[in-house]
Amino acid sequence: MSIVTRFAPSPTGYIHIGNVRSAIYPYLLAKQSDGKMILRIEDTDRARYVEGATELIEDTLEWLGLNWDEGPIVGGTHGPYFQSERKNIYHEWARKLIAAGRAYADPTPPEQIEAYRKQCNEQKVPFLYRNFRPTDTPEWQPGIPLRFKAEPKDYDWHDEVMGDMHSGPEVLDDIILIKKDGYPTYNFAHIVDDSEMGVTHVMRGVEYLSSMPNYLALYEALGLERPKFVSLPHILAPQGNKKLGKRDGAKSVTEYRDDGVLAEAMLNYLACLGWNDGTEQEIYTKDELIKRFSLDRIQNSGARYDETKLLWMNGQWIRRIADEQGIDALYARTEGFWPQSADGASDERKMQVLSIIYDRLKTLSDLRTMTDYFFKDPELDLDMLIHNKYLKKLSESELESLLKASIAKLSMLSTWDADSLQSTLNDLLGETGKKPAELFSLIRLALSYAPFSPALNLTMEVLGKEVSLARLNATARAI
RNA sequence: GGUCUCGUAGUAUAACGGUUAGUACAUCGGGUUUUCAUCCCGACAACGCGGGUUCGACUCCCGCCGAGAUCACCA
Repeated sequence: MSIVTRFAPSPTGYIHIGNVRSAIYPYLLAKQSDGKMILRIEDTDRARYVEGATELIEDTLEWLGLNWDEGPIVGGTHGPYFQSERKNIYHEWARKLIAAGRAYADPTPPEQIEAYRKQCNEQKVPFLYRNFRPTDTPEWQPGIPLRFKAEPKDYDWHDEVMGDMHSGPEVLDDIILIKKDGYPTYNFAHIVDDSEMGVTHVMRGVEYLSSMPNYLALYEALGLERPKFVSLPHILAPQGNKKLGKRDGAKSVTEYRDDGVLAEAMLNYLACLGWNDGTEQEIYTKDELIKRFSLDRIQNSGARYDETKLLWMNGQWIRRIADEQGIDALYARTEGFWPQSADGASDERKMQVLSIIYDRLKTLSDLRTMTDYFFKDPELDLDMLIHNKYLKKLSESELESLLKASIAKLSMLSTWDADSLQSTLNDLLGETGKKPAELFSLIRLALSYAPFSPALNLTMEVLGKEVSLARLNATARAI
């Protein structure tokens, strides 16, 4: 039997890092066995529906490379894939339940239900609706909610992550199947859909674990076969012990894309948050994840989200792509991340800059702040020069003569490449008798006025002879 | 409150009865003739508590404590 998984978000907003994992794991599981992943949009709550949220979800999945085999856009043989379009299917199943005496229309007004609940709270007994089941129930018709008629009993089941589970009769209740607006509740709809769509592995957050007995009762009453259940532990917010949510500032997944995080790094980090293959490997490609993934190695406790590690991993991926696929492969990802000053620069030029700066990037957007001086002359900041840790011991006239000596020597250089520059720089060191920290800091700052930059010879090579000398002269004049 | 789940360094994790409890991020120190980073080397740092079982327990059992989830006409 081949594996069918699904990702079934409700279109209420963007997907954030706290909840993408329930898309990643189903994808990995399906792909590793040549199965399929279905995308189903659970839009039965019309009040919370957000226009455009479906597109946001699709965009996120596409960016991460989590391609679904059935669902919106791609279609499939089990559609429709929007629950709002499957109303008649739910109603059909609901009628079977009514016919079997396992569901009833509930005319009880909400205020009355609220009163029951309050009464139970005051008496400190658990509120179970089945204890207040109405005696005469009308025929089910639009405008009246439909409830399940629970039969209290024990249930045993296996959860692929949590292990063998058991529940007593006290947790079974008459849950609502169809709301008064005619739309099904999640509790009912997902069971019908998963079954109709042939889903073999139901993966979702642990928050659904406590509802499992009611779902099991429903599978039974509906005469449906149970799929395998996989409860995914929460991702915790950086602070506190709460599950990571939007109010903890959980950013949307695509926001990281806009901040220069690579999809590879994002997928890698998230997949390994709460899962490992038992080896000490840290960096995984998508294909490796697909190959190595296994349900039994999903952690059963919550994992805290650590952005620092994500960024570290992103740096690893930036270097990996450049080193393994070439600098042009990395360059292809950098569009939109360059400083404004690079607007008119050629691809060749930008790629040159990238090739000497990429090993300092944590995110692609670092390019914006780290490469400005390659594309336009920096503003002279003599204070930065004079107060520099290594230069503050030197007098201004010393700085000036040092600069002049450097200019004289460098301007004689006929081949302006990294190696020649390095040996010229070394000669200069000998002639002036200065420490590398002093001479090099001076030249580096005069060229860039940036807090940091690549190796001096590489910076000069990319800057070119003319620009380099002009900048040194500008500083020499200003001192 | 009822029911359920979880508990190894600051963080993510390895270990599946016998190890000086391993690795990575972070932090701190050092090296790679300037800076920042990469890379390399090193340091700091953990089995929640208490009982059992056992020759031996992070590992198995029980209790406690702590954390979380859930008790909607939301998903």
